[in-house]
Amino acid sequence: MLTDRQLLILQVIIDDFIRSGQPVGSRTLSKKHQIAFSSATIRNEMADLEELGYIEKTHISSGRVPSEKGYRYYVDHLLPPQRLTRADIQKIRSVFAERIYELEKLMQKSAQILSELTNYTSIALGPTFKESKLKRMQIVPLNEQTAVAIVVTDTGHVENRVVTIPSSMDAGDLEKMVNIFNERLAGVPLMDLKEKMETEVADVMRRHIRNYDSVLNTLMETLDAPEEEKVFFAGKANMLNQPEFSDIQKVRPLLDIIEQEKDIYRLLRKQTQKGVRVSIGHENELRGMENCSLITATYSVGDEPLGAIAILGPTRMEYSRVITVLNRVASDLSAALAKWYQSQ
Amino acid sequence: MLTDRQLLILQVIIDDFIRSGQPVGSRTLSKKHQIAFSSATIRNEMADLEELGYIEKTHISSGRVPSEKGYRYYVDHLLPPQRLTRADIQKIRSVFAERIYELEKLMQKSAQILSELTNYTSIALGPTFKESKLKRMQIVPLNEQTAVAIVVTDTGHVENRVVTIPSSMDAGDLEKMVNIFNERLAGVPLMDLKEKMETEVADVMRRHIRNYDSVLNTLMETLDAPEEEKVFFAGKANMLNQPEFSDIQKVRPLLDIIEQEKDIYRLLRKQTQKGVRVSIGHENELRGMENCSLITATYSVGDEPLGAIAILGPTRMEYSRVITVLNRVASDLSAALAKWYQSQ
DNA sequence: TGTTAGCACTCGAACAATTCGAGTGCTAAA
DNA sequence: TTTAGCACTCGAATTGTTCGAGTGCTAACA
Repeated sequence: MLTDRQLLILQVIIDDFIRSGQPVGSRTLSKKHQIAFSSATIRNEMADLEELGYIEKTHISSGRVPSEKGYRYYVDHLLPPQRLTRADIQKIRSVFAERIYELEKLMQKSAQILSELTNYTSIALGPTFKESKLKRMQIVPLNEQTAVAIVVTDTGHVENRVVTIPSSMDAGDLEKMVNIFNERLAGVPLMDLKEKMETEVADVMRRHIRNYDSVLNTLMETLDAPEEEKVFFAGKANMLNQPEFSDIQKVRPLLDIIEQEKDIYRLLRKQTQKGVRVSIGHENELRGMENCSLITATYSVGDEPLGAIAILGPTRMEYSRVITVLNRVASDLSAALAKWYQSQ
Repeated sequence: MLTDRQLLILQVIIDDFIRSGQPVGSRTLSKKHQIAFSSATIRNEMADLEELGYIEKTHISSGRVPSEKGYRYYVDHLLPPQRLTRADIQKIRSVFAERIYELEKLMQKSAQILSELTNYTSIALGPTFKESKLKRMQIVPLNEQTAVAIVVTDTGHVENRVVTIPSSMDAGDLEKMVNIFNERLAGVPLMDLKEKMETEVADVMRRHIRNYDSVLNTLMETLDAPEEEKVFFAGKANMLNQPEFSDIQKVRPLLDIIEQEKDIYRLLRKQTQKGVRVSIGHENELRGMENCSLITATYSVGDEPLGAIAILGPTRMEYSRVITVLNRVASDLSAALAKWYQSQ
């Protein structure tokens, strides 16, 4: 559909615009060494490209800037190859070299290195622990009415919540109950825990524990709203570096979205297909992200994508570099997690 | 030192400037109903106030704005009384009305209500749990080399960390150790835990556990770096509402400080004397906060200040309102915590 | 002696006019 | 098909002008 020359011009326009942030004119283009024809020729081609919707003018006699369609084409077909420097690779590696004790730290660090290497805002989502399995449950009474319920997963993750104990239960009952849980439910995925608690163990419980059902309800609630996994951000303030956001009015909605965390969390959680995905401008569903692109990559252990890492920046983003960095971090992170899970 | 009339003028200037953000001129002032003298008189007084350092001009023929010294005087002596509306009081109360299950949620909510009522950025620091006491320790083995160490405090707080188990220990040893810990150390303040582990229980342990000292080391490290307590922010983006920060260059350092969290954390942690404290502009030690005021209040149970809540805003801040709101939230929070601790 | 009216002066903000340069589209010649 | 040339457009930057809100100072007044 597009001629080779048009492709070349489109690519050079976008590359240049990404670098400079300024609309690109025909004369500027004609001076590039990759381009051998005159500015007039380029003007003709640009007129065609504009008609096709790949580029736009900011005003009637301005140079051209890429449209969202242009970026989309660029991302899908024109990405210039990009290699990381040794130093970059080293930096990434060093993040994952240390022995990991805490998953959260690891995710935080991943986000940090991402924003450091790209100068954009980065986001990292920890692995869902819905899929992780129950290792041990523990209930520590604090006083007559309350206790802390603690759930340890096979991945070493700990969840805890304060629960109210029905007055009909005493410490002995509590202990008995916990023991039965641990005997019968160890190894069960957290996802299925609720169901199994209702079906498999309910009978035994009712035999041993007075008033099991009321406790069950409390516990269910606890397990049902498993603290949403944390989202880790880094380089939030990097958003302000971008000249397109030099106007406070334009950053405000963005920072609101970021501060809210919830929307971004859902967005990333949806990302389950393997690999890198790019959402440009209005392709993003969230209002306030019209001028942004979000690039996400999943990390996985074995075949199963566990979570996502992402970069948020202006549509005029260094796609090539970001994708390369993201891929690298995702794969190093996957490797690190594989080691981690394998050791469990 | 200052005459009554000067005080009046100073107060009205500051009140007006806080409201409008615009330099206040003599004519504007003379039109206020509280002020009965002519603009020329006011000009004379303002010249004096300026010479004394309480107000400043932004340029040679501009109205006056308060200097930091002026704000300081205002905060110390001229604060107009301020009462909360019923609705505000109600809002605050409703935050603390619900049954609290998690301290962190409570702090988060406190921060939220603060920023909601003031439209500034708010910060809440949870109670140190160094002072809380050990309720139960638990070690859950994940595999041969690693385990999760869990510490539950009497306040229902749970800390956990993944630790490496020396190969010389087996499951039995582990259990024995944990039992001894729980027998001997329950009720010990976390602060003293390390010491007691070295002194009181070491002997018993060495008798029962092979290789106690190497385990001890690992555990010590774990307990020694008790996850810094979290700082809760709310309304970060409110900073951008302030006209004095309409220039991105000026907000940038501020947002950096906020994103970093660490500096702010330390600043608040230092705040141990009871009551409200106001730091204006350069009184703040952190670079980047020259144009800000930080108002902190402590909350306490009994006589002991446990933590702090704070509002961060421009020096041109609604001091009176903020202090009133802060006091109210602090006292309601204190009451809520008292109930909470009492029930333990 | 303290207060005020009046006056000359200053400065920033807002606006209009002008220039400059980078860009365009179109036409005609190579 | 390509390109040189030309007329035209528009935004950004610069300059000048006006306007209003402010000042300090002086002289008159109570």
